[in-house]
Amino acid sequence: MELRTLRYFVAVGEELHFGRAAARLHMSQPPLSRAIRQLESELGAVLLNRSATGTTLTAAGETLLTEARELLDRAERARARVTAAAGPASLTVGILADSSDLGVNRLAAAYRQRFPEVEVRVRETDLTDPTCGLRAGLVDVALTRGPFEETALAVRELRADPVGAVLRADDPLAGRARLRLADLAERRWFQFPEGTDPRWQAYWNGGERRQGPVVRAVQECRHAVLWNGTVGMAPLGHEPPAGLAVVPVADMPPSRVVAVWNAGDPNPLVRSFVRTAAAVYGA
Amino acid sequence: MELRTLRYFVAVGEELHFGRAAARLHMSQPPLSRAIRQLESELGAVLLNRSATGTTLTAAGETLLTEARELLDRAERARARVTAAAGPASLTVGILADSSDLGVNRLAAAYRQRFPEVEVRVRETDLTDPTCGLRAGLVDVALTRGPFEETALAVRELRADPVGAVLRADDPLAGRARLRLADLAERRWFQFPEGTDPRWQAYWNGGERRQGPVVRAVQECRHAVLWNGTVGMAPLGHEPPAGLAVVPVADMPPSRVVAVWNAGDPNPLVRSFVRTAAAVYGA
DNA sequence: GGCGGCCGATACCGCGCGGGTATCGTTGCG
DNA sequence: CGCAACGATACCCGCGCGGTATCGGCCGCC
Repeated sequence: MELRTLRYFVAVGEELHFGRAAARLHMSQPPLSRAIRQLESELGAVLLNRSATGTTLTAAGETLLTEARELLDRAERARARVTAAAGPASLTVGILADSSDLGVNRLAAAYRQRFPEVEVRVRETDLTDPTCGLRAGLVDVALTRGPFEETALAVRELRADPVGAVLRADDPLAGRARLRLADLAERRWFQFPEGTDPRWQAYWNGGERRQGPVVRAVQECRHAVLWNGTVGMAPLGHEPPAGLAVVPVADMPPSRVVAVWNAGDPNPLVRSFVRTAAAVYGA
Repeated sequence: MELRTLRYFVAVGEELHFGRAAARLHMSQPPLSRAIRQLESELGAVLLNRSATGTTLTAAGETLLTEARELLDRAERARARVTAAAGPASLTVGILADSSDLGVNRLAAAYRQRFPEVEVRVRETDLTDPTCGLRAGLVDVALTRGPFEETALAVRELRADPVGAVLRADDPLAGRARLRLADLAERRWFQFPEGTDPRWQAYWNGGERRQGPVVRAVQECRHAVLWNGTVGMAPLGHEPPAGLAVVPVADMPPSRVVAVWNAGDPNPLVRSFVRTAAAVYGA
């Protein structure tokens, strides 16, 4: 007799209809029927009278319905008391500046709903540190992109985006449907500052050493493309800014959106944040 | 936050030692550690301070310990109320007479412990009906052996015993380590009365039509062997009665110990009995 | 009275989770 | 300094849960 099963039973007992109860529970009808049957066999009592005309509660079912409501209510209050006893909590999340397209909004909403009492601080960082200050202890968890040096970090992949070249809209290559890295070999690519994670730098340069202006933020990248004809890589999937075009590059490996935290961080909020992120992203 | 997890946490919170708590829960330490970690991440609070010197509860852990005890206690009382509301319950179990070796004793103990308020009636039947009166409604569930006509019956196999020939101890074949059915072709085999399930009859006759005295009970079989030199098949695995020998027969398929009930029987006690039986027999 | 539609049950499948064993890292102690 | 204790981690496997497809039985309707 687990709380999950009791939630199922309460839904059925209130709806008196397996199909509607299943819909309310966001599941399909057969596993719900099976769960109720198992509950009956575990308790050794018939809880529901099934018939084509309608489902009704037995005496035992009535009893369990009130008991289950009580139990679930108590459980919810127990959870509230525990989080209250844990004292004020906060979590600092690092994200790459301007990466508003990462679904951070949905994630923030889901997390705040799940842990309303946690103060979530968001720290945006420029492109010089893909881990957003994780190693320096500036953030508890980072929502960012790979790749980077992963030593002592724990990584959970959330999504993978195809990557394209950012070009001026009037660039001769901007009209092409697909490009290869070789098409861009002669261009200047924007570079990240000295000390930037080498794997990160190499990835966004298409695996080669390149020449080009140093940039620290997404805006700077755009400006470099617009004014200097520099090229660079960017994930696909959102509308390019006016005057720019993003053309898929076939031989760029996809860009991995990841959650990262310090391996062994004892803070349970970090784990719960990553779990929520994985759920929101469907990973 | 499920009740199972709370049971785990109570064990750890009381023992303040993962290894001992795991032993108390009859499980190993790693999954217990993991479950507690998941609980912490679900609640968003650290419950335990781990250190090599000892494990202690945090404030949140103290709170959860009392709350969890309370919840588990309430859950147990809810279960009791539900079974009380279901009214008096009884279950009639059919077994083959003289088959005391089937492990029925352990099963009865396990079931009574699980459902103390259920009156379990046991009905022993002779060898003429392998389903022990299940079809006639004389029993709710039968603990018996196959094979038999299974239409409209649900069957769960619990064990399979090798089968041997029952011979007088002074029979020339009694000293052999193994026999084949051909060795017994010329003997008289005991027969079951007219109307006995044909698959049952055929199985215990080694698949052939035979001649021999009609018997209805295990005792009669033994007498027929002792006094008339009749042969017959019996499951191995227990000491043969004085004066008799049981020699394995290579080409007899094993005898299946099964639980049987009427398919679609709505009585949840039947399902729970079968589940208990499967657990006791390790099936 | 036969037929279609509704509803719960059944059959079957794939995957994730909960359990296992083996091993590691840290810490405290002889 | 090595060892023992203890919790964490890594990895594997089997079962349970949730899914889809389908059945069966009981209604109402024409």
